[in-house]
Amino acid sequence: MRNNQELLSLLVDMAKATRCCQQDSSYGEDITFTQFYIINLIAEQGTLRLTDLHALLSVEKSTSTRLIDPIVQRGYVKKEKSACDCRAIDLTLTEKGHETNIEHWKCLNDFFNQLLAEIPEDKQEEVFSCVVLFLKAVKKVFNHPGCS
Amino acid sequence: MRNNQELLSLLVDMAKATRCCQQDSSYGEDITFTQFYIINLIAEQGTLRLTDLHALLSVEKSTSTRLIDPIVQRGYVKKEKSACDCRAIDLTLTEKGHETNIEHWKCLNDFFNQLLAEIPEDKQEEVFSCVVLFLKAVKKVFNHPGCS
DNA sequence: CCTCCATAGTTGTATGATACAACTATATTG
DNA sequence: CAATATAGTTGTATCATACAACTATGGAGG
Repeated sequence: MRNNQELLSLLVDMAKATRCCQQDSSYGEDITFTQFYIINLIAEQGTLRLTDLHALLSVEKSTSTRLIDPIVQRGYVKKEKSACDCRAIDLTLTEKGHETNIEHWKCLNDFFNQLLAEIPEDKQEEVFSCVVLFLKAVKKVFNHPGCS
Repeated sequence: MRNNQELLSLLVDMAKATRCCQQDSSYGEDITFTQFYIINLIAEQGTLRLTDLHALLSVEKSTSTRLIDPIVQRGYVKKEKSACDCRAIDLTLTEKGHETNIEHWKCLNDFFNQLLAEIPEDKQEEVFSCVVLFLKAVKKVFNHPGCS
């Protein structure tokens, strides 16, 4: 069994890895990791309601407003009032947004290939399911009333 | 094999988990996760050179200066010029800092117990070693010249 | 048809983490 | 001693983020 110092280090390392992802520019110099992820989400779904973005990113609604702002300004994403509900905002990709998505996926694929290369092939499946399990556990505990 | 959409989701989930850790107040209302970690590090080592902190946190030196600032202000940590090198700063815990460390470890232990409870006992060892492996892989790729 | 409440988004304001560059002060080495 | 390297601080800027107050719109019940 692990002791709790090791677990704390694990959380800190996770924070570091996250920081690396968010600061790296594999997904482009012009947009951040989160912004790329948003573009990717819109690309997947065609149209994305801003409300749904709050949920997908697990952030406060004002945060999603502000996250999309730069990519709207820079012409990656189009923001339109929904036809069926005037309060709502529908997000779609511009041509530039589509190109960017494809372009950055190339870089991301390279990144993932390198990542996989660091993990023995016969362990990859195990590693990923374990990481998923771990992240789910963390998430679940934070939803519990717990110590906080 | 996983497809890369799943891998991307994994990274995003990792970022969410990190955010949870950093916003949660299990380790106290008065200090942040990183600040608690710093206090814990000083407690472990007795005295910590500020330079060493840059490395332990993997941050720029100006960042560590600013991270310790609030906990120095609030009287958890004492900042003193090193006797042997006048340029250097030695960090030590105050009495309050020690108490805080012990207090917050109680909360953190609870948190880890809850976390472990979410993972079947016979899988815990596997899960943690896989997460470690994964984080190491991420770290290693970012050190490579790679796509960025 | 109103009224009341709920929902979608925006804006003001504040905080934390972070980097880079320029700077000061001190140590070390040739 | 001079030149260079190291430790830390400060100015400045950016991103992510939350909460609260606000506007505008939609829906449900009388």
